[in-house]
Amino acid sequence: MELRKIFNRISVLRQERGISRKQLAQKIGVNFQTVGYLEREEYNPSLDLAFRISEYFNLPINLIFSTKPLKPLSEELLKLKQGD
Amino acid sequence: MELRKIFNRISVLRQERGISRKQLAQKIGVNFQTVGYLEREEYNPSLDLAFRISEYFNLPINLIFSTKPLKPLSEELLKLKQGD
DNA sequence: ACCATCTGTTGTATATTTACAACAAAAAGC
DNA sequence: GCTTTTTGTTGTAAATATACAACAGATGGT
Repeated sequence: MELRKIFNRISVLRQERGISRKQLAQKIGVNFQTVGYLEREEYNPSLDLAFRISEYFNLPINLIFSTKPLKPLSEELLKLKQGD
Repeated sequence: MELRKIFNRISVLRQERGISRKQLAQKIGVNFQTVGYLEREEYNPSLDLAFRISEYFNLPINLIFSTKPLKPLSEELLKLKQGD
Protein backbone atom coordinates (compact mmCIF):
# COMPACT_ATOMS: atom_id res chain seq x y z
CA MET A 1 0.00 0.00 0.00
CA GLU A 2 2.98 2.35 0.09
CA LEU A 3 2.71 3.55 3.63
CA ARG A 4 3.54 7.15 4.23
CA LYS A 5 5.93 7.94 6.99
CA ILE A 6 4.27 9.54 9.96
CA PHE A 7 6.18 12.21 11.85
CA ASN A 8 5.94 12.53 15.60
CA ARG A 9 6.95 14.52 18.65
CA ILE A 10 7.56 11.62 20.95
CA SER A 11 11.14 12.45 21.84
CA VAL A 12 10.38 16.11 22.59
CA LEU A 13 7.41 15.22 24.74
CA ARG A 14 9.34 12.54 26.53
CA GLN A 15 12.20 14.89 27.27
CA GLU A 16 9.81 17.56 28.48
CA ARG A 17 8.59 15.01 30.99
CA GLY A 18 12.18 14.22 31.87
CA ILE A 19 11.79 10.47 31.54
CA SER A 20 13.95 7.92 29.78
CA ARG A 21 12.92 5.72 26.90
CA LYS A 22 12.86 2.80 29.24
CA GLN A 23 10.43 4.55 31.54
CA LEU A 24 8.19 5.67 28.71
CA ALA A 25 8.31 2.18 27.25
CA GLN A 26 7.12 0.71 30.52
CA LYS A 27 4.28 3.23 30.75
CA ILE A 28 2.97 2.46 27.28
CA GLY A 29 3.69 -1.24 27.47
CA VAL A 30 6.36 -1.76 24.83
CA ASN A 31 10.01 -2.69 24.68
CA PHE A 32 12.34 0.26 25.23
CA GLN A 33 13.94 -0.32 21.84
CA THR A 34 10.56 0.10 20.25
CA VAL A 35 10.44 3.62 21.65
CA GLY A 36 13.79 4.21 19.97
CA TYR A 37 12.44 3.05 16.61
CA LEU A 38 9.45 5.35 16.99
CA GLU A 39 11.50 8.37 18.01
CA ARG A 40 13.85 7.88 15.08
CA GLU A 41 10.74 7.46 12.93
CA GLU A 42 12.04 4.21 11.52
CA TYR A 43 8.55 2.86 11.52
CA ASN A 44 5.08 4.01 12.43
CA PRO A 45 3.35 2.88 15.59
CA SER A 46 0.19 0.84 15.28
CA LEU A 47 -3.01 2.79 15.85
CA ASP A 48 -3.38 1.23 19.27
CA LEU A 49 0.14 2.23 20.27
CA ALA A 50 -0.48 5.75 18.99
CA PHE A 51 -3.52 5.88 21.26
CA ARG A 52 -1.53 4.69 24.25
CA ILE A 53 1.08 7.36 23.64
CA SER A 54 -1.65 9.94 23.23
CA GLU A 55 -3.23 8.80 26.49
CA TYR A 56 0.04 8.83 28.34
CA PHE A 57 0.92 12.37 27.26
CA ASN A 58 -2.69 13.43 27.59
CA LEU A 59 -2.64 15.00 24.15
CA PRO A 60 -4.74 14.32 21.06
CA ILE A 61 -3.21 12.15 18.36
CA ASN A 62 -3.04 15.04 15.93
CA LEU A 63 -0.74 17.02 18.22
CA ILE A 64 1.73 14.18 18.49
CA PHE A 65 1.54 12.60 15.05
CA SER A 66 1.30 14.11 11.61
CA THR A 67 1.65 13.15 7.99
CA LYS A 68 3.65 16.32 7.46
CA PRO A 69 6.93 17.19 9.17
CA LEU A 70 6.26 18.71 12.56
CA LYS A 71 7.55 22.13 13.41
CA PRO A 72 9.10 22.69 16.83
CA LEU A 73 6.49 23.23 19.50
CA SER A 74 8.05 26.62 20.21
CA GLU A 75 7.16 27.79 16.70
CA GLU A 76 3.59 26.59 17.03
CA LEU A 77 3.32 28.49 20.28
CA LEU A 78 4.71 31.65 18.73
CA LYS A 79 2.21 31.48 15.90
CA LEU A 80 -0.66 31.19 18.36
CA LYS A 81 0.59 34.07 20.51
CA GLN A 82 0.88 36.21 17.40
CA GLY A 83 -2.57 35.23 16.24
CA ASP A 84 -1.13 33.49 13.20
CA MET B 1 2.14 -6.57 22.84
CA GLU B 2 -1.52 -7.52 23.25
CA LEU B 3 -3.06 -4.99 20.94
CA ARG B 4 -6.34 -3.54 22.04
CA LYS B 5 -9.12 -3.50 19.57
CA ILE B 6 -9.90 -0.04 18.28
CA PHE B 7 -13.51 0.82 17.56
CA ASN B 8 -14.48 2.99 14.63
CA ARG B 9 -17.30 4.73 12.83
CA ILE B 10 -16.17 4.01 9.31
CA SER B 11 -19.31 2.27 8.13
CA VAL B 12 -21.63 4.98 9.48
CA LEU B 13 -19.56 7.74 7.95
CA ARG B 14 -19.32 5.91 4.67
CA GLN B 15 -23.06 5.36 4.53
CA GLU B 16 -23.70 8.99 5.40
CA ARG B 17 -21.68 9.83 2.33
CA GLY B 18 -23.66 7.29 0.36
CA ILE B 19 -20.65 5.56 -1.11
CA SER B 20 -19.80 1.89 -1.41
CA ARG B 21 -16.85 0.16 0.16
CA LYS B 22 -15.27 -0.09 -3.22
CA GLN B 23 -15.51 3.65 -3.73
CA LEU B 24 -14.18 4.45 -0.28
CA ALA B 25 -11.40 1.94 -0.81
CA GLN B 26 -10.36 3.68 -3.97
CA LYS B 27 -10.36 7.08 -2.28
CA ILE B 28 -8.12 5.98 0.55
CA GLY B 29 -5.97 3.74 -1.59
CA VAL B 30 -6.70 0.26 -0.26
CA ASN B 31 -8.37 -2.92 -1.45
CA PHE B 32 -12.14 -2.92 -0.99
CA GLN B 33 -11.94 -6.01 1.17
CA THR B 34 -9.65 -4.13 3.51
CA VAL B 35 -12.45 -1.63 4.10
CA GLY B 36 -14.64 -4.59 5.00
CA TYR B 37 -12.13 -5.83 7.54
CA LEU B 38 -11.93 -2.39 9.09
CA GLU B 39 -15.69 -1.88 9.25
CA ARG B 40 -16.15 -5.25 10.89
CA GLU B 41 -13.30 -4.27 13.23
CA GLU B 42 -11.48 -7.49 12.47
CA TYR B 43 -8.25 -5.61 12.62
CA ASN B 44 -7.05 -2.11 13.27
CA PRO B 45 -5.84 0.14 10.49
CA SER B 46 -2.25 1.25 10.49
CA LEU B 47 -1.71 4.78 11.73
CA ASP B 48 -1.17 5.96 8.18
CA LEU B 49 -4.41 4.43 7.00
CA ALA B 50 -6.24 5.96 9.96
CA PHE B 51 -4.89 9.33 8.86
CA ARG B 52 -6.04 8.78 5.30
CA ILE B 53 -9.52 7.91 6.48
CA SER B 54 -9.50 10.93 8.75
CA GLU B 55 -8.42 13.12 5.84
CA TYR B 56 -11.02 11.69 3.52
CA PHE B 57 -13.89 12.26 5.96
CA ASN B 58 -12.35 15.53 7.06
CA LEU B 59 -12.70 14.58 10.71
CA PRO B 60 -10.10 14.25 13.46
CA ILE B 61 -8.89 10.77 14.28
CA ASN B 62 -10.50 10.85 17.70
CA LEU B 63 -13.97 11.30 16.21
CA ILE B 64 -13.59 8.27 14.00
CA PHE B 65 -11.53 5.92 16.16
CA SER B 66 -11.63 5.15 19.84
CA THR B 67 -10.30 2.66 22.31
CA LYS B 68 -13.76 2.50 23.85
CA PRO B 69 -16.94 1.40 22.08
CA LEU B 70 -18.41 4.28 20.13
CA LYS B 71 -21.90 5.47 20.81
CA PRO B 72 -24.12 6.32 17.86
CA LEU B 73 -23.42 9.76 16.49
CA SER B 74 -27.05 10.67 17.20
CA GLU B 75 -26.47 10.16 20.92
CA GLU B 76 -23.36 12.29 20.92
CA LEU B 77 -25.33 15.02 19.21
CA LEU B 78 -28.13 14.81 21.73
CA LYS B 79 -25.71 15.11 24.61
CA LEU B 80 -24.21 18.24 23.09
CA LYS B 81 -27.60 19.82 22.41
CA GLN B 82 -28.61 19.13 25.99
CA GLY B 83 -25.39 20.59 27.30
CA ASP B 84 -24.27 17.21 28.60
C1' DA C 1 38.85 7.91 35.48
C1' DC C 2 35.12 4.73 36.58
C1' DC C 3 30.55 3.04 36.65
C1' DA C 4 25.85 3.21 35.53
C1' DT C 5 22.37 4.62 32.59
C1' DC C 6 20.84 6.01 28.22
C1' DT C 7 20.88 5.89 23.23
C1' DG C 8 21.79 4.12 18.46
C1' DT C 9 22.31 0.20 15.64
C1' DT C 10 22.00 -4.53 13.79
C1' DG C 11 19.99 -8.97 13.42
C1' DT C 12 16.41 -12.52 14.00
C1' DA C 13 11.78 -14.09 15.24
C1' DT C 14 6.85 -13.32 15.81
C1' DA C 15 2.47 -10.79 15.33
C1' DT C 16 -0.39 -7.73 12.81
C1' DT C 17 -1.92 -5.43 8.69
C1' DT C 18 -2.84 -5.40 3.83
C1' DA C 19 -3.60 -7.42 -0.85
C1' DC C 20 -5.72 -10.45 -3.54
C1' DA C 21 -8.63 -14.37 -5.16
C1' DA C 22 -12.77 -16.94 -4.85
C1' DC C 23 -17.34 -17.66 -3.64
C1' DA C 24 -21.89 -17.22 -1.17
C1' DA C 25 -25.44 -14.26 0.60
C1' DA C 26 -27.88 -9.90 0.61
C1' DA C 27 -29.51 -5.72 -1.49
C1' DA C 28 -30.69 -2.79 -5.35
C1' DG C 29 -32.17 -1.81 -10.13
C1' DC C 30 -34.80 -2.78 -13.81
C1' DG D 1 -37.73 -12.60 -11.43
C1' DC D 2 -33.24 -11.65 -13.25
C1' DT D 3 -28.93 -9.20 -13.18
C1' DT D 4 -25.66 -6.31 -11.08
C1' DT D 5 -23.60 -4.47 -7.22
C1' DT D 6 -22.50 -4.82 -2.54
C1' DT D 7 -21.21 -7.25 1.49
C1' DG D 8 -19.42 -11.19 4.32
C1' DT D 9 -16.26 -14.91 4.64
C1' DT D 10 -12.12 -17.86 4.04
C1' DG D 11 -7.55 -18.72 2.65
C1' DT D 12 -2.77 -17.53 1.25
C1' DA D 13 1.05 -14.40 0.59
C1' DA D 14 3.49 -10.07 1.30
C1' DA D 15 4.68 -5.96 3.97
C1' DT D 16 5.04 -3.68 8.31
C1' DA D 17 5.34 -3.44 13.39
C1' DT D 18 7.01 -5.28 17.69
C1' DA D 19 10.02 -8.05 20.88
C1' DC D 20 14.24 -9.27 22.20
C1' DA D 21 19.35 -9.84 22.38
C1' DA D 22 23.82 -7.96 21.82
C1' DC D 23 27.01 -4.42 21.57
C1' DA D 24 29.09 0.27 20.79
C1' DG D 25 29.02 5.05 21.80
C1' DA D 26 27.40 8.86 24.60
C1' DT D 27 26.16 10.98 28.81
C1' DG D 28 26.09 11.70 33.75
C1' DG D 29 27.39 11.19 38.58
C1' DT D 30 30.80 10.55 41.86
